[in-house]
Amino acid sequence: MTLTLYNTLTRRKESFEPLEPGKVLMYYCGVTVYDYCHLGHARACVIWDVVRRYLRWRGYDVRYVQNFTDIDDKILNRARQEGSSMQEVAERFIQAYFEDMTRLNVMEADDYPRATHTIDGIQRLIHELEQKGYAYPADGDVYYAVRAFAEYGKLSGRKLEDMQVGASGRVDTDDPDAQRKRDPVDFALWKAAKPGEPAWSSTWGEGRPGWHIECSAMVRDRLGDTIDIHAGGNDLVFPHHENEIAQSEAVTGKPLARYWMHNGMVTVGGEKMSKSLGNFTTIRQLLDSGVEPMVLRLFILQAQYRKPIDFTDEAIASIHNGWETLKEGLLFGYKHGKPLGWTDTEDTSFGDPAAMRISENSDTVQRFQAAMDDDFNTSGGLAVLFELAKELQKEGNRLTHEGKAAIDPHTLRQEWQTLVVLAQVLGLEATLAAESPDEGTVSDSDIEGQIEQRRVAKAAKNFAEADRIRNELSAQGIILIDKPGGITTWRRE
RNA sequence: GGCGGCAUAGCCAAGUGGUAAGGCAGAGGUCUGCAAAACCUCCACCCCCAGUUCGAAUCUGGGUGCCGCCUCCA
Repeated sequence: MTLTLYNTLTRRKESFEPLEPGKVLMYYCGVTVYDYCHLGHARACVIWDVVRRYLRWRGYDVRYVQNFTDIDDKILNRARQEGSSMQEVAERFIQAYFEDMTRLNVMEADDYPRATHTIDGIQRLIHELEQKGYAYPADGDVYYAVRAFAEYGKLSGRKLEDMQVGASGRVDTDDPDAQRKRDPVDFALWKAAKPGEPAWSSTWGEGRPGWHIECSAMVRDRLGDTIDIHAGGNDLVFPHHENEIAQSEAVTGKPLARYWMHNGMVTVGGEKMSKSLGNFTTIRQLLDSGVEPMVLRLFILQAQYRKPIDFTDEAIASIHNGWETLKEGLLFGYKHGKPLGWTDTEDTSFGDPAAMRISENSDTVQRFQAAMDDDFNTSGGLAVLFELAKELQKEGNRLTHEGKAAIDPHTLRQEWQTLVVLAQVLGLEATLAAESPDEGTVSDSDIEGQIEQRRVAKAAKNFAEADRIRNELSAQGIILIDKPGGITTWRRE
């Protein structure tokens, strides 16, 4: 089977062939660090994390680089408001970024270049663009001459003559800065420093990089002239990625990336979640409100990555119930392995997907792979996980309620391991610790005593008393399970 | 105005020519003193119209609606 993915550049699905067999160079256009990440960022980060995990699982050696844009007007504004510095603001939100991503189980990148650490590379690139006639200085600024790059527009599929400058209502064509451009479509590579702003010295004077150039420089610096996958949100296709192509390819004469992948937006009431609309929920707001990180991950992965997903409380509640099922399946080995006679449940490697050997030719794994090979169809992949989890949940319940399963321990072991391994490819993990009950409320012996009292009440047909005891325990998070034969077991919620 | 995308059950969502995965919610049943839990079963002809085809959710043409981008954005 071959992995196919949708390439924004060609507007179709293509089979994936990296530049160097077995190796993948991947760059994800990360965040501008001027505030906490919201659910839109979460989606992008989780999706590219899954793409990366899946490529690894498929046997590729993936080098994954993600940048931080730490020079930007918005960071400066924030610093000004707070009376702090750009660096202080950037550091704080980079720190917050890592905290959020750790909770979401997003793997660390191999490298996190920052714009402020790449000033040399940025300046070199601008010089080369100048020498080749793609850039021109103007009063301390340097601009990219868009019309000099014949292929401009190839990624976003637009022609210069069709573009309506200012159509988004965000470009003030009367802005004095814009007057320095030879052409309204040109964009800044280097901006002359305004008083009080952080600045780096250069042959054009004191200044700082424009928005797009840092990515061109960082990719070249850390990964080379041509990479395999360049990823980001679809709101970056134009102008950001279009401009990156113009900058990089004008200098190197080589394709910047073989495959351009873009994720769809998170919407709220059908509208894009964004800072400017003010309709955003930050990752930490959501997680701190009690939503499990894996629920957010599932919410993101239930849809195809290129389509928009609408964020609602109902959606999260629905996913929460789904996650409970998946979690039951993932914890199956911990809860039922010993009674099933598995002998290694005390081993330190027990439950570690890295130590599990599963049959890659099984129908289940093949179906998972077929779905994921088709442009990372995580929804199809999840269907496979749910089938496994449902069956394990069912067998687990049989073990709890009837004392025996309908499937032999060896097969259950295979199914459980397959589930754990495939879930891991999607970054979905459950731990017993997360399930640990609140201790100290009611003691086990206390519960057993109450159950005995209820048994006596039931035997005397005093059902009001029996129900009272059940309700009282229920209020304390103790669930009673009446089994055939008058036996009652219990568990903590 | 230009470019691009989407439209499948109450909700979310796969499926791109052979008769609709999966999740959530819901219904019926078994069990139970009742309940809960558990288990079993059920639950769509795919926005509209016209074509192509033996056959279309899937292809073509035309509509309708929604969304994104057009230099802040993941």
